[in-house]
Amino acid sequence: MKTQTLMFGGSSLTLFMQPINNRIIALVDCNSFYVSCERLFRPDLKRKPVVVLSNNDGCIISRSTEAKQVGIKMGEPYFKAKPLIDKYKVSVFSSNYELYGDMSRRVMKILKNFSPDIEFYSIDEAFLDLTNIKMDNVQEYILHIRKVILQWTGIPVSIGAANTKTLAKIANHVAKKNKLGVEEFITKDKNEVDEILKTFPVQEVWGIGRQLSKFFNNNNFYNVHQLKYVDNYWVRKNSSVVVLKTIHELNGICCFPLNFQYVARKNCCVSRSFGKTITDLNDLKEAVVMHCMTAAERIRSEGLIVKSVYIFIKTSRFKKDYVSRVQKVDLPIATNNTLELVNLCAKALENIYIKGYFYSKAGVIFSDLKPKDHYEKNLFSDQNLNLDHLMKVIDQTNSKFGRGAISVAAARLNNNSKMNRRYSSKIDTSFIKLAPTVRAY
DNA sequence: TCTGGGGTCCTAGGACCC
DNA sequence: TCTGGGGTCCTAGGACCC
Repeated sequence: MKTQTLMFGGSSLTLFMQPINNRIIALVDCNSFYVSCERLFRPDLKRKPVVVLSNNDGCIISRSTEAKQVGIKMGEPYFKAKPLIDKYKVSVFSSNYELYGDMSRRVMKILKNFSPDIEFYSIDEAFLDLTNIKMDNVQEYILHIRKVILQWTGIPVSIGAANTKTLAKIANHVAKKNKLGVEEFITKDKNEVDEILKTFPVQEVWGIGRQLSKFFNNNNFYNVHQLKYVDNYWVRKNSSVVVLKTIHELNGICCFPLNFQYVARKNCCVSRSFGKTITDLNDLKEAVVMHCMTAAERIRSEGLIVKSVYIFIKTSRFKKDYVSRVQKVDLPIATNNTLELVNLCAKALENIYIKGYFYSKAGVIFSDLKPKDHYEKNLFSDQNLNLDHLMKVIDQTNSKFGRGAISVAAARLNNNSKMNRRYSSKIDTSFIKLAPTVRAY
């Protein structure tokens, strides 16, 4: 791997870069993924406006093309979009993550057949390294991938190919707009790609969000082509190293390599907004304990233990007198034991709870996660063996009989902290009882 | 009335040490 | 009266992503 060192006065910056290369990186992105999943079981909604709501039926998080066309915005609160939804008879679904998770696994499994070098980037996106794949024609190959995914899962995808991740993202944007659903910058010449970049505003670049695009606009950079040829020293002086890397990527120099390995996460956050606001300490405790149990189960399933825990409660940030209370607790010995963690969270909650506020959200964050064998054995390790065994039994029972089959007494979920999920399709393709019924006459 | 959840990385600033 | 300088580590907050 080559390096480049930039000098700024007395300081220097070394970038580890792969040279301009013949790498082929394809970004596969499922179109309106959650909507597409819901449509699988509602073929009558093809070519109709459809949206999927976030947890608690709060915001719009997925829109069909038709829903976009009638002016429904991404991230908009449901109640604000309601007039448009009624006017255009838009179908609405509460989010159903069991279904989306299962469909995602199916898509990813198929993609892996097309290249073993794959980075699972998000629930609906993956980067494929096609550099070493034997093929006659990139365009035909990615068209073929698209066709197979659609045929085997029913999910439409867009594919963009280029020699860096950032350019593959842009190619993917182009693919989303064209009929084929694929776009490649590999065989196009530099001028042709530059012409395309001129048509993209800076905020469409991966890594350039709202604040950075404001910054660039203020400095008279409006499209990606201008961004590509910006002076590197000026960027480093006035912005961050990540932006500099992004600009290198636009120039075909790989600064964000693909991650093929599973990387253990560093944090685990479980939090929910309540269906209705909560004032009572015991109601809050039930919610916090539930979230703590979920988080503990999650990290156990990944073979991790936690060293510090954050517990937080907050009122609605859209109301006056917004209150956010948080406590961090460091554990003397890292653990993934539910009983221990639940006690700790309940105590911490008592410390931060103030009477008289209308709380709208509670959660826990397990941070500083480490693999189970990271810390050396200590005096108490052997005593923990029984508890480890107990946790294993609980996890196995819950996985067999459904979540919450065994739980701690404090976690009884009352109606106060329940989530709104009014428009759920209730389909779970990984759970036979919730599979849809088909009648043949 | 009703505004999601879960991640990552970077940076600035404070505490602390020699 | 004058009150160093440079390093590390930690943390909170910001920005970004899906």
